[in-house]
Amino acid sequence: MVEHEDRLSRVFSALADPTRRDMVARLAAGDATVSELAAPYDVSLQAVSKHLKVLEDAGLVSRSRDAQRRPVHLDAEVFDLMTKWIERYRQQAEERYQRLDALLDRLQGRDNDESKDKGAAG
Amino acid sequence: MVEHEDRLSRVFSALADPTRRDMVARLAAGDATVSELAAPYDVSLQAVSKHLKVLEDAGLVSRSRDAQRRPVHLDAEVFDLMTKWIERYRQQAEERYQRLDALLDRLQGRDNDESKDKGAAG
DNA sequence: CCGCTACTCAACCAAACGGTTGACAACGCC
DNA sequence: GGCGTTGTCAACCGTTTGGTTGAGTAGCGG
Repeated sequence: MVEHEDRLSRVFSALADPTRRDMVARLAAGDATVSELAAPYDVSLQAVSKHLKVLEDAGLVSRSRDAQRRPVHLDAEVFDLMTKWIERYRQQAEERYQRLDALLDRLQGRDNDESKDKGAAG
Repeated sequence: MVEHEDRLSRVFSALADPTRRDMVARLAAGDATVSELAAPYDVSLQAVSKHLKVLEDAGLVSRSRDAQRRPVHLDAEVFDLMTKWIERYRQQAEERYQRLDALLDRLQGRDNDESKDKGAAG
């Protein structure tokens, strides 16, 4: 897998880690510096810095500069990319399910003579 | 990380792979067997089988039995889990953004005397 | 300018991931 | 009952990931 081929993969991959998800959750409440973000976790600052790089590469956060500090900001737009992907296939799956449901209804309506007797088959 | 600690991590992680996302996309159109799913990809059947295990462990698909075949079915409910997580923090981030926006508006309204003259500072 | 604070870069390591091949289990069919 | 089909399990392998430590950079404050 040479590298992550597309944005969507990077986003999903970034959010697959509970620490990173927690960071995103906290950043939703407001920007924070690297040390502030690192505080609650029992890992080195370098590890947190790496996590932030992953989030940044995924386009989920951006970092600016304030003296020595690097305030981290959540870019919520990328969420749309995921939501769209998810919704698309969920809807498709649901529609299919409903069509199947409707079909079963019709079959039952048409052949309810048989279904009454042998409906438990399969 | 020993193992994936929670469901959400497994789901995001499962969808971080483009092949698995493609499988989900195709399964949204209808159930399929392992070989059917494997056909378009240039990997072994075993690799596809592994991918399906990942999707199954994440609760994204379920597998039944039909003779030698193992039809794979998409379980779209898990999508809700993701959507809820995403929407929660996106909304939070957006609300924060709007509050900030409103605050800036108010500040501008109050001090527009100064901002007219020295607004280009920085 | 020196030192402290805040953070990043580089090298390294163990574990997990995605792929392979080989063996084998489950089932329908002749 | 043996054979082909369909799929899984196991062992192995190279790359990626998430963590570590050590060194270095950037900027403020005395």
